[in-house]
Amino acid sequence: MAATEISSPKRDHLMATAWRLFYRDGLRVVGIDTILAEAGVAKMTLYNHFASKEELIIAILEKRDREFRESIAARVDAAGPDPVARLLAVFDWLEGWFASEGFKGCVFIRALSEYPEPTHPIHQTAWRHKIAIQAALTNLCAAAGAKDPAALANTLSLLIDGAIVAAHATQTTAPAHAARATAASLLKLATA
Amino acid sequence: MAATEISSPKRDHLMATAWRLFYRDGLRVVGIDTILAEAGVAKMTLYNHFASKEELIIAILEKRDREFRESIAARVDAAGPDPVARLLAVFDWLEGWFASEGFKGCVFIRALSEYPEPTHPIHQTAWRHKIAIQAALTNLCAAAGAKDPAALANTLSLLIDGAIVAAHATQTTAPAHAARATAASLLKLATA
DNA sequence: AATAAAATAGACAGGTCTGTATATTTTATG
DNA sequence: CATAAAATATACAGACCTGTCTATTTTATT
Repeated sequence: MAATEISSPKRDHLMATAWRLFYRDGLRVVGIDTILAEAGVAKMTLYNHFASKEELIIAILEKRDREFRESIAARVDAAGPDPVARLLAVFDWLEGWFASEGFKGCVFIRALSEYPEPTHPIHQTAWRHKIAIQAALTNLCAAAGAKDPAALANTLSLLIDGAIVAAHATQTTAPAHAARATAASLLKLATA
Repeated sequence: MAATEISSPKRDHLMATAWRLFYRDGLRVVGIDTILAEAGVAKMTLYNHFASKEELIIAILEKRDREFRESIAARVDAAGPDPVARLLAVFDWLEGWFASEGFKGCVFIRALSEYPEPTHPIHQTAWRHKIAIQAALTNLCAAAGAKDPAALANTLSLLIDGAIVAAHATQTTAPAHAARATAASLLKLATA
């Protein structure tokens, strides 16, 4: 039976359990059996929903991509109408993320690292997320009056990814502040 | 017999082979047997030189750390006496690295991702490298007249790590240019 | 040449991994 | 209730993993 993509309780539960373990310990190091034992689900159930571990990982990454972007968008909207505040809200969101319990970096950056071959489906799925984030940033930069919004968004993306890695290793929120301050400076330069 | 740290031809050869495979495919996915087969060395020889795979990885990371910093320092010195040129030379070095054959990102960032637990010896070894790079950047920023060289170096580190991840995924040198231009702008701001 | 050190092959332990097969039981749905 | 779908337990294949052990051979050093 081919793997379905339709949502179902078992499928959702498997994805939630797998996500937790993958994020905590790593994509390669967590085995199918561990996920099944933790979820209390039979092996064939997993393989009826997902053709392979790779497909499970990709499904999780795509789900996290949606959730991530929705979460950021909510924070941006909560910042009100001022376009500068909206852009900087992204960095406030970052700070909250860095401070969250069990923060261990960005699963997408980690996926890029764990599957370093650029042609690998998991690598490509992870990078698509970064592209999508950058597109959202471009809109915010444009609204804030940046002369070259795509270029600024690109630079801010570098800053954000660097901050994520630093926050992961140091387990502090300081990188969010540094990135935020730099973003504010760069935005000022880009609109002057 | 305890693992020695003294350099020897076999030890060096093992480290070179392991480095190549680890960088190409990943730390966790490359097994001891694969390294041995590729190096043409007996298993007991490896385990006489290294107590474990973990120790082998750490030895390689520490070696790469030294080589990395020496390579950057050489490029900086080749840039001459102008302190601004010296700082920006780091980004030229980045560009050359991104363009190199088989570039797959930074093994230290990848190690942070593959061993996401901050207390893990490999994670900590990888982060020490980033700290060391930041210290060198601080010196360059100070020489270039930055008012808060440590803060600027910290920000440039974020930029650099973000650029490395982006260059890895896109397989282009563009992130080096973006980072370089941003670094020049930030330096100007920090010295004004 | 004699001795000590290093490296070798190969088997082995005990565990892990992904994915498949089978036969049974539970759960939905008409 | 009857039928179909989903999920179950369990075993299995075949490969991989790290690290150890032993007995032998090669390489250095004196």
